Amino acid sequence: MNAAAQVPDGYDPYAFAPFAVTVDLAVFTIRDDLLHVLLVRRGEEPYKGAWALPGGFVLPRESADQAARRELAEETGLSDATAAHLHLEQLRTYSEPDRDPRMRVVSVAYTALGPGLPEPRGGGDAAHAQWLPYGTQGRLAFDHDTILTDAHDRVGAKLEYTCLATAFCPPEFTLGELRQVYETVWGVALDRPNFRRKVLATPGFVRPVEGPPRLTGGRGKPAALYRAGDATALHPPLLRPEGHDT
Amino acid sequence: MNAAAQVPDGYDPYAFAPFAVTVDLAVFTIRDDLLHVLLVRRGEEPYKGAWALPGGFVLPRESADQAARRELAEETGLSDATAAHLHLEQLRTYSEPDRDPRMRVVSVAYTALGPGLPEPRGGGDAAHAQWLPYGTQGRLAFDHDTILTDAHDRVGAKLEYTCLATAFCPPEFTLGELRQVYETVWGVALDRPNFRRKVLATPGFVRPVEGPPRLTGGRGKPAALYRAGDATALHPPLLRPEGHDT
DNA sequence: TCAAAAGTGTTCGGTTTACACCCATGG
DNA sequence: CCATGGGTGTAAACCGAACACTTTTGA
Repeated sequence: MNAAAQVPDGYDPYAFAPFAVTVDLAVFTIRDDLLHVLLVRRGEEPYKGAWALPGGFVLPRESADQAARRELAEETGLSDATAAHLHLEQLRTYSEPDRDPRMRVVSVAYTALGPGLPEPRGGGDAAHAQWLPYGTQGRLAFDHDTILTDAHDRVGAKLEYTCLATAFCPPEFTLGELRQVYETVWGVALDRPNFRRKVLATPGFVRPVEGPPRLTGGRGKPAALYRAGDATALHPPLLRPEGHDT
Repeated sequence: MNAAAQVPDGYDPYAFAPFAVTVDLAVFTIRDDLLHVLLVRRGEEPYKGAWALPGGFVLPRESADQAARRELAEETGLSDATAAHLHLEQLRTYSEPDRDPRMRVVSVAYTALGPGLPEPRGGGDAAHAQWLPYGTQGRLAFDHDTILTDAHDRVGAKLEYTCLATAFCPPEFTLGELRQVYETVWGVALDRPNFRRKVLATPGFVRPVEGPPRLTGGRGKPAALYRAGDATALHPPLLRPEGHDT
């Protein structure tokens, strides 16, 4: 921006929109082969009793990224170690003047992903945080429906052309688990042999773990374990079958 | 966290970070087969004399989108009609605490695209606005180098899997012009016959214009004219050759 | 008649897709 | 020994890269 050009005779922030800046978090995880979102129950008006995305104010000396990371730990009721390892990325900023009826609040929204995360521990701000299967949450407070939809769209799209899927997996995972991520988020079935070849053919997507295979949890042949590789983009992309919408 | 949860006994924005919120614009166009960026010369400290992205404050009753559209007209020195038709989309938000040495400024960055745009007319804030070939701008003020690089990366990537390229073209254009967009932004040469087939095979990418072909401006067979279609995504994507970096 | 750009055709090789089949384990 | 999921093989279909060739214009 060009502050000085518009404020030639002074630089008083209060003469200009004194906005509050917040972060909102769309935290996704996969539990029991279902995509879940972390939501908090609002205890105050407006929207008292409604579900909302976790979030909070950006403090005077921190960036929005830092605020998002902090809120992720503070408000989600996940352990600090757990929260520190989640994949976190900026989604976009929501700034409609009346998105919060109380005052002017500009919110920088983030998407966070993690492997099968535990129930938030009670205590602190997180007392009302809870995982809900995506799609069952009903109407959220403020413009959080829009944010959540945007986040879901973005995640689905990024699975196609990035290695984002590993963010839903524990440090060591099987190709079956990785495939489950795609199938759960996209809601389609993928061909197992072809998926395997595709992933292994992409350099840096996954890296095999030495040692014996792991039990898959039940029946079936034990599967080999992999870790996330160092690649970030997927070339060529792993296109989802059929229509490509949400 | 929730606003109310941290401010149970009041809701005074001044008790929390009184941030200024601005928009910054990375405006791209193609002139003479070269990608150009619109920059303004700073007239005040800090960074006096340096190039910077155009931008300005978000006003109390407008959204960041509206602010970006307004600044596009006000500060770029383009006619209102021209500015109104540019493709405009949010890039991301930059919020490092010290990105502006004077005060806490959170900036929502936008990318704008347009067909071969005219030189900004002098007058008003836009007196110092000017097109520069991308890459020749040197070091920009504030964190605008980062923003500009991010914007360029994003545009290059979106050409692959969206119909964004038509935003660089006039209302009616030839396939040669469309191909020039890709070649200019990506800096690679594309096979003309294959490009043509690819574009025409994507439903909704372009729509043929009835009537006689147009002269290409010089030698060569007159080319058929097309308009942008109603499709927004490109499936399958138009992958750029070779390495996929910037 | 030549250069330049549009437009068409065709070949070749790799990739994706669909599906058959074997392997290892738990019940 | 059967169900279940992991892993390998393979043939057909599809797609994209490369390039030869024709067409239509301006000079």
